[in-house]
Amino acid sequence: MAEFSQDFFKTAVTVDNVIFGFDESDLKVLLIKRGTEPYSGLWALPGDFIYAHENIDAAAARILHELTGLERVYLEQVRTFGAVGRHPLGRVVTVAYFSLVKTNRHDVHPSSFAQTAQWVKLSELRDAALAFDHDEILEACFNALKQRVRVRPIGFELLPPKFTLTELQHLYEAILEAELDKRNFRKKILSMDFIVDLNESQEGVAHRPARLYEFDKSKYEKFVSEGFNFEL
Amino acid sequence: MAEFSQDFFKTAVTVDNVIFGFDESDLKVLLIKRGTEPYSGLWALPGDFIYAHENIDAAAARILHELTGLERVYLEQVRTFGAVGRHPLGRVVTVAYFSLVKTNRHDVHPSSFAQTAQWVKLSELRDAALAFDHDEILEACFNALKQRVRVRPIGFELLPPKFTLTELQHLYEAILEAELDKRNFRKKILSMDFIVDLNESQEGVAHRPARLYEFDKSKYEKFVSEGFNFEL
DNA sequence: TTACTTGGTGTAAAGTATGCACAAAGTCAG
DNA sequence: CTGACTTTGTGCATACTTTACACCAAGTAA
Repeated sequence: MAEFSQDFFKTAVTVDNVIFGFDESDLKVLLIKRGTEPYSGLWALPGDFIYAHENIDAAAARILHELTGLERVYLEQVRTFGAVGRHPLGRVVTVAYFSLVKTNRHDVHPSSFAQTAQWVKLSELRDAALAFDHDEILEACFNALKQRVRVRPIGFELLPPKFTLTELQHLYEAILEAELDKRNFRKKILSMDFIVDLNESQEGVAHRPARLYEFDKSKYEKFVSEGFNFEL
Repeated sequence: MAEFSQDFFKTAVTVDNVIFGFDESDLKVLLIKRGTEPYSGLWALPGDFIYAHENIDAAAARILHELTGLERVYLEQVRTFGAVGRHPLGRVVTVAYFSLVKTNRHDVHPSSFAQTAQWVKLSELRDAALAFDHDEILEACFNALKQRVRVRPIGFELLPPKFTLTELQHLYEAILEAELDKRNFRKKILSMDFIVDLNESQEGVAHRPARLYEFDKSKYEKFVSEGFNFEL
């Protein structure tokens, strides 16, 4: 390495991952209870050091995979946090990601880092003190999700493949923290026509069953390529 | 440091800064010609290693200050790039920022890193091969600017304190890479009323002089707090 | 069969966005 | 000092988008 450099190669880089799920009309985040110092025993975002020969995106995907067994999940980089004192053991800069998963289909596999992993309602976390600066990271990621979801049809990543329009509406309401009008919501969603009606109905509910729909990615791409914009 | 860590503290973290300016209806970027290896002699984004006790935002501000003498400039973090092979001398992760400056009021002070610094038109850079992965970083930052400018009134950071509506329109056209209708643009801008008419006119132009306006930040904040949204 | 719950649907009114063309205010050259 | 030139500044009609709003339909359960 050249003259200038030696002293600079002393930082550790980690990835922290805000894993969002949606269940029973609630947005949730997958947190771990730390099993090692520092902050042992506190709730934290799942994260890890980036390995020497690992790309950053790959590290984020690895963390998610180790914890949930999931692959090919929606993942997006949000921002990097590196305040000087944020980690008690040295200079650690962390790259924050959020990911969107379908909670109900998969269980969670705690790892060495995590004694326990648990889905926690976002609404119950408003004042929670997470380890490190993870409160701040969580907030930044939630804001990023809020913005993103208005402009890309990524909400579907949080729903099962077949869903009702009411479920979809509740999802958007949870993310945007706002109430939406049922008729207007349906009109808008159905007018972009990449949500397809499966001609199937819910079963086992004690009321009129809802129709099931699915998201058709190729129709979405056609919609975009024809110059339309998804906006909610 | 604890058992796990020692091996991980071997990354270098840098900041790279896409400094935008606006001049004669053109968006420009401040580039340096590298005076040291690697990539000596190539054009690159101004950047530097982050010092051991320096916050990331502070490093971005420092780079800008060293190069231009400017302080208190608009700066925004965009994304972190850390592909394994991106730097020939080791693992170097870089945090990309863009900043918005008023070009005409300040000169540029090349530093040890930079033999030469120069404002380059964005339109002349379409295929340019910059050092490292700086082409990719530049593109990401330009896209971030494009998005940001539609939703926050940050364009004014690129204009002198007094400007004409035509100048403002040209700025938006350069950033959005689209033509805008004069009447509609004026109507929209003036309807949010945080652009104030100074009752002064341009001087020294060979045609009907335009009125001068300024951006009133406190009026903008009032506008926002009343629940309105800047959108262009 | 009745009560209960959630699903599914249309219209009118208000607001926003778009497209478009011409007179006004100054400079400059002859 | 007049006419040519350049850029400024302005308004209206139309299409489109957004909003607000209430009732019947389809199923289950008692």
